[in-house]
Amino acid sequence: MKSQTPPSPAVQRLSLYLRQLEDMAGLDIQKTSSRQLAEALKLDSAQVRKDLGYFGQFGRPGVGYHVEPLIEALRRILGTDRTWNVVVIGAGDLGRALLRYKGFLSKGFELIAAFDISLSKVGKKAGLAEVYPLDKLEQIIAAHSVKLAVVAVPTEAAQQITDRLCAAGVMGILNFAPVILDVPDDVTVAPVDLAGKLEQLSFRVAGTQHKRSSKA
Amino acid sequence: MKSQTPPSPAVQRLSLYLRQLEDMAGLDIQKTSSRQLAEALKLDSAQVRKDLGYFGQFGRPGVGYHVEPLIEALRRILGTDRTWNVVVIGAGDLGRALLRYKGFLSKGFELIAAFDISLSKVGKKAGLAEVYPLDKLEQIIAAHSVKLAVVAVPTEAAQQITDRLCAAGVMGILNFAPVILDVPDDVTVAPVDLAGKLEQLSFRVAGTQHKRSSKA
DNA sequence: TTTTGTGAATAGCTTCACAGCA
DNA sequence: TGCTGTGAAGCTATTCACAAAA
Repeated sequence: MKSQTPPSPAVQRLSLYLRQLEDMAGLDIQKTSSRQLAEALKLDSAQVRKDLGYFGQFGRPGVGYHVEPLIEALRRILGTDRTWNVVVIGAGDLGRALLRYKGFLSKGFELIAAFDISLSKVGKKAGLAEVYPLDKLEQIIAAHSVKLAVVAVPTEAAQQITDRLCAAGVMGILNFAPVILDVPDDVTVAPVDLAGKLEQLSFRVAGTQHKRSSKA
Repeated sequence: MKSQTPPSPAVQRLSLYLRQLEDMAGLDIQKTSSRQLAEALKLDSAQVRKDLGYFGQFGRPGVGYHVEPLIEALRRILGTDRTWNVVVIGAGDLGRALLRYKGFLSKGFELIAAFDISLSKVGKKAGLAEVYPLDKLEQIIAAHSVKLAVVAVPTEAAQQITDRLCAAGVMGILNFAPVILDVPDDVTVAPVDLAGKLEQLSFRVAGTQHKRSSKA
């Protein structure tokens, strides 16, 4: 028996394994191997085995992994073997785009409501959800046991909304605002820094301007 | 003299330092310190100093860092001391939301055009850019020396579009499609895996369900 | 005194390499 | 033979701690 604490990069890769396995299941592939997963995801096969090893023993030597049982195990580990109710704060372009995105539901996330400070946006439907005024926030979070929220408001409003979300019981925040949010220790923030990602690309591309590809 | 290769987490944090410094400049703050930056970004002050140290000597002992010169230095390092022309592939909800987002321009990125396979979307304006048919892709990339692209198309189309982008000379791709893209060695992909980020939150929140906060 | 820049120490993550099971 | 699971090794990144500069 063992059971180290999983490195957080390993947890992040679990999502990739799950996605790849779901793709395989969709193609009626029933078994796979660490090598096959590693190739599809451009990782090392030892990494795949070690990552899975932090959470249990899912494979059989000489055989590999069975796709369906591994999918179920990973969903259980990630907590997506059930559906989470999610609220979106900010019904601007980005907020509405997220509400209309169909991909979250099959992954175990249902965007049940949006909130906006602008009354002109309130009452409209966006995707499957309705846009509510901000003062209904606490009420709807409580009524639907919402634990996850998406912050898609302007920078100036982000911290204030975050405080309300935390006070209302939200435990995980997907943050699109370009600011580091202050939250209690038991609340997790996942930042999505789009400008920052473009800057990374700019850095890489500017840094390789001198050499040119010599590939086939 | 030294000059190690910068760890890639250090490069990512450069974006955070730059953003924080820009905020400070906006508040007419002229000097700062590794401690102040670290506090705002919830990092260790030694980390800030070491990160900056990979790229040069920007501070003075006993004094700290001057905000404006450091902003300029970081922009030069990241390659955003000039403006990059960027194209967006896919003019669906997400693509259009990105095109309307005003924040990229001041960061050195101009979204100059969008492309979509659906002719019903072609010709419309989204943000400052127009939506073009896909067969104009190579022409516009060449005409505007486009090196960066955003992929916001359905999963099935992502690899195929990526191949065309790479062939056309694009060197950096911001990818919103939930798939690992195959690209030549000299092309960089920055993935944005929104479902994956929600899964991370789900994992953290499900894993801390048992203990409850004991904070004030 | 304050605060940088940086070697040295520590911690964290990945890859190797192989025993053991199928 | 093929493939997993996992200690051990190797590598990368963070934090410590202090000499030197202001």
